[in-house]
Amino acid sequence: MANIYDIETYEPSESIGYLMTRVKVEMLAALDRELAADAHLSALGVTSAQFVVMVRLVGTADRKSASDLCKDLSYDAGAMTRMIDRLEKKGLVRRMRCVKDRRLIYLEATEAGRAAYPRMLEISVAVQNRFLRGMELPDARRLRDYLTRMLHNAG
Amino acid sequence: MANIYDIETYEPSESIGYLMTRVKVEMLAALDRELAADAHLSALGVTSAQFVVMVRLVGTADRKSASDLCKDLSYDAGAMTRMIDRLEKKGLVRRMRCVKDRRLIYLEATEAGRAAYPRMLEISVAVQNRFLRGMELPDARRLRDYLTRMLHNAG
DNA sequence: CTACAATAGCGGCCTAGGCAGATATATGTT
DNA sequence: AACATATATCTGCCTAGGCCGCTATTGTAG
Repeated sequence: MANIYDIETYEPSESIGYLMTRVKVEMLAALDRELAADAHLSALGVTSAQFVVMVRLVGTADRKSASDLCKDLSYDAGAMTRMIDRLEKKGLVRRMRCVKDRRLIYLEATEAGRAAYPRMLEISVAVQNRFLRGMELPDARRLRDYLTRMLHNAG
Repeated sequence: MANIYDIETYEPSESIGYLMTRVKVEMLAALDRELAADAHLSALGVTSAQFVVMVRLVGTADRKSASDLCKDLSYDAGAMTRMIDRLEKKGLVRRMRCVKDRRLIYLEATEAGRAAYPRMLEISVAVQNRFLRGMELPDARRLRDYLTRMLHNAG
């Protein structure tokens, strides 16, 4: 299995790591801008990071604990505690102690959280579609598969 | 030109934005770990963010000002000032006021910076190759082209 | 059952990026 | 020349993530 890069011919500006870091920054910055600009959402002051948590709570099927979210999102546990504090303060999320395993805190979107979600999702989808402009569906699938493989290679 | 995602069928865990964010986090975390673990570099305490700046100074041809780096790296100007402070303190980088335009600060790697660079680059290339394991060169090129296009779409 | 390890969440501390405002320099206009 | 505007850098302030240690709870080995 051949290596992709070797030191002699390595071109920093064309490397996957460099490009991916920049695309990620630009994509989240765009999402932050558009969440902040939205008439309804601006009152909540939802950030891209907070939106990503909401997606895991509203947009996926199974019930999630705080540590589930940390694993899902490659996110620090201490930071997650404070993230949930913020979402709870905004009334978007509720903490619920699990009775079967009292170490766990299950998280649940409130009514307000579920109500705000569709608009957030709409903005997020629009931003991603904009970044993918000029690609066809097979391209997007390939890109997704590449990223999935890379995530798997992270171990 | 068709949109890639629509709200009804959107799968958060398979979205490009989600995957890319996670891959980026994991890749930089791996780079940080291995920079910190290296016998020679650990004394310098070089982080992945600092390495990325060094790449722009040593690994690319033309002379760079602080604001060039900000543009290159989608990086805040205030944060860049402090980043350069840190690199200067470690003796890896030198500030040089431009005489033709005295607003500009040109940046230059010191001898120590150039000496430490090859090992950093080696580690970075190894990390990226590991994340790309299982891909052939055409795959990597396609991935690079996708990312380049997305960066261009950011505007 | 007891002792020890593992896991979940929380809080303190440190670091670092984003933003706004200030200063110095350069450029363009009248 | 005088003035306004734009750019580059720096600084202070705020926010937020990473790391480490703490406590509570659960799981496991003896």
